[in-house]
Amino acid sequence: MNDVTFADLGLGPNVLKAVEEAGYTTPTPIQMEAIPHILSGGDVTGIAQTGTGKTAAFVLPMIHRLARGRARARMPRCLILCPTRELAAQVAENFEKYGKYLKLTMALLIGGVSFKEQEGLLQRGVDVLIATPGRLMDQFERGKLLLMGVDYLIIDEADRMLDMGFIPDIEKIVAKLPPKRQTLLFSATFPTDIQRLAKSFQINPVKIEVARPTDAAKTITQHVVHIPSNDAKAKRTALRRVIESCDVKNGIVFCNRKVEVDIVAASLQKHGHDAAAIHGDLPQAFRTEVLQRFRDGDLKLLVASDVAARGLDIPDVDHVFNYSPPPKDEDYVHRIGRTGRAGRSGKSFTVVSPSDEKSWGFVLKMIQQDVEEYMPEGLLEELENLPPEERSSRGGRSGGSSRSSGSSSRGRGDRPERGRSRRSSGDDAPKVEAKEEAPKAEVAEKADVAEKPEPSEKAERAEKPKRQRAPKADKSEKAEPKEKAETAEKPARSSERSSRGGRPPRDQKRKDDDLILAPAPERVKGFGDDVPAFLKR
DNA sequence: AAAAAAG
Repeated sequence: MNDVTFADLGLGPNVLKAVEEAGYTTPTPIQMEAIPHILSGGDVTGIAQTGTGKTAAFVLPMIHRLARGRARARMPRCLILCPTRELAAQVAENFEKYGKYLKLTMALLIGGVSFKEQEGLLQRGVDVLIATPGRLMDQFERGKLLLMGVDYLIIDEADRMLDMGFIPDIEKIVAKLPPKRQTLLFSATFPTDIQRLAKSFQINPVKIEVARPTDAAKTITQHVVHIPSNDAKAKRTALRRVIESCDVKNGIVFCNRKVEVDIVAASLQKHGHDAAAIHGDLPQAFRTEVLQRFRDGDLKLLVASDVAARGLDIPDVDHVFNYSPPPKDEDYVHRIGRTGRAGRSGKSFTVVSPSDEKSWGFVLKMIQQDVEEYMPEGLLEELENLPPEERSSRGGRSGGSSRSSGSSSRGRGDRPERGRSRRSSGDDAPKVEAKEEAPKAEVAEKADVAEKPEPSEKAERAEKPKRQRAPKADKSEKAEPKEKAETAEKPARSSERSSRGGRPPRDQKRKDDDLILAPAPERVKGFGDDVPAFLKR
């Protein structure tokens, strides 16, 4: 279409080389517009969804601009704020990938990982600080961090920050920054709250909006599976049959609740599927690893809460399954937008039980589209013969105890990190192989085994649901030489502290090779696109 | 009727 290349945008040779090696030649629209502006020092407000190449649109020019100059102790030069840990880690990966020919130092400041290492990096000084708000504030308040040296501020996924209630934190943080700085703000949508934010944080920003109507929408074929029962087991059966009726290479199963994620993942595993769970109550190291395996193609089904609905760049997802429609209709497009990316085709399937009809109705209303009805062969018959079990959602009988088990667990066991380290010795032992079996074990019985949970069983269940286990130790390779530390902080190493005493820190399988992790196979032409047209209605 | 993020 256009002949513009990355080289035309004013990026330096070192950056270009890394881009080329990553397999990219043609900038996406947002990159084409944003990069020159950013290089010239101006503020940019970018309205773009993930998958439009937004991340590289700021990472590339930032690397270029940071190439000159040096970081001072505790004074990062560039601050990037992200709503979730995974997104922050993803941005960090981009800096590594494209900054490999430049000596930029970087720290990833996210929760769920040890303070110590982060402190060390901060103390030495970093060029780039990528953070989620909570941990950033924490470190700042401990005095480990000075923000008056920040020349560049980037707020990523601003609208999601808003949803998550981070805006007050953001404002607090920005107040500590020097007024003379370059500020880039990215958001998928541009509601008035975000406009206000842009106005107060930025100076004469250039507004870049990439709408990618039509084309993406048709790369996703949507399906809905209406089932007659609200029974949880029926839903899982339906989900499973739907999955089995598809030729899935790589799929994400979205659930609305964290417990559901655990249960559904356990259920799928129990039925022989290669599945693992990811949600915010799981230990960070586990989250990191599961995601990495999924990206590497070592995991077929990612069972996820909406932590994974937005922003994560996972190439090559060919199927998205919704165990239920999302409670907020707009999350639907984010979920299904995980597939059909970069011009590839994708399919989505949403299981809708009678009690889901209402939320499904909202979804239909918002997408203003027809969605194809789908029903795997023999599913209805199977469901009819299914012995009823738990009343899936609402009301129901004396389910009081079983229900409350979920919430009570939330009260205390909720801190995965802590829980993990507390019992670390116990956890460390059996791990190696039990890894992905871990979180499942607890929910397993809840999942599909418990036909009719007995009171006693319920009771005991009530006190364990939360004890997720840590990811496997994996003595695969430990290494992690000191010099590595100054290049970058990897999410992978999140769990080092957990190991008690003599054990080598657990480590992810990947650490150095994550530079290559973004499978750059056929994506030679752009960074992908996505987001159906109806998103911006 | 959810999730996420600090401990």
